[in-house]
Amino acid sequence: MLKITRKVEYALIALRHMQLKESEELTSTKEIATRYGVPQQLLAKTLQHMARDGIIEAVQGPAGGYRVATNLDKISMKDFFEKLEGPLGMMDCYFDSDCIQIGACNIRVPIQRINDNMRNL
Amino acid sequence: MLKITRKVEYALIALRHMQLKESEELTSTKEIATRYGVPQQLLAKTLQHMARDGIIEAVQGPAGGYRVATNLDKISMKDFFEKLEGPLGMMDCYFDSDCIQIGACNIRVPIQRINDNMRNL
DNA sequence: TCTATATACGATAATTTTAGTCGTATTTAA
DNA sequence: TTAAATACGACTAAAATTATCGTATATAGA
Repeated sequence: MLKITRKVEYALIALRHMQLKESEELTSTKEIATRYGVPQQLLAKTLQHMARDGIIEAVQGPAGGYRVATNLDKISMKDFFEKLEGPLGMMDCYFDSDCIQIGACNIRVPIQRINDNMRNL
Repeated sequence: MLKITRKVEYALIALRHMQLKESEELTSTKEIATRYGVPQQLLAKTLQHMARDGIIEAVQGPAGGYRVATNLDKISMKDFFEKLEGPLGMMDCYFDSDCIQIGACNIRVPIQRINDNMRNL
């Protein structure tokens, strides 16, 4: 349920690698893939996805690559995960509310799904 | 990555159903399964698991069933998920720390895995 | 004591999701 | 013009989740 997927892992590896460089410097997919032993094609997709979502910036052509977006500090972990994996669903509870005790659980999304289930009988 | 599994959904459905009753009253697997259109055998396993973990109490034999544990209010959401799904892994970050910004991410587990990756080159 | 009904649980099959690959197009510096 | 990089849809493989099957155990009630 709450596992870290490869997509996220590779994204974090790439981000960390790029953050160790000068902010304007570019990093290619190949560089990261060979450096960390990660499948290049899959990493490429993830980086492309991140570029589309503004987490990193892409520069095409030879000597091109990626660099971290200048506004990275403004992106929350929640947004980061949602950009990579889609809506968090019930985990919104942890980001949006203070619900901690299962005994007093007032989670909205699951309750909604449960209600849907009951309606669909 | 952060989805709610059926196991958890069924657990929440069952818990909610039982909480609507008197605290001593028993509920059978069949009752919940037919009421909410949920696969009985799978629900049974989930309830058995919850009983083993002290989330609910089991009474065997005919006219048996389950009831919510009296100490349910003391079980945190984190424990609830971990009991059902095993260790949360990186999501511990959200429970244990105040890390919110990806730009300043200091997540322990992924970093550890990244470091493992680098070591294994 | 016998029977019916309930929980307990390991093994296995079906389904869905995730991970990874392939082929091709586009961009652009040299 | 070429080579090296990103961009991206379609497909295959692997893993995890979901569901089912078969059987054992417990126990209330006839």
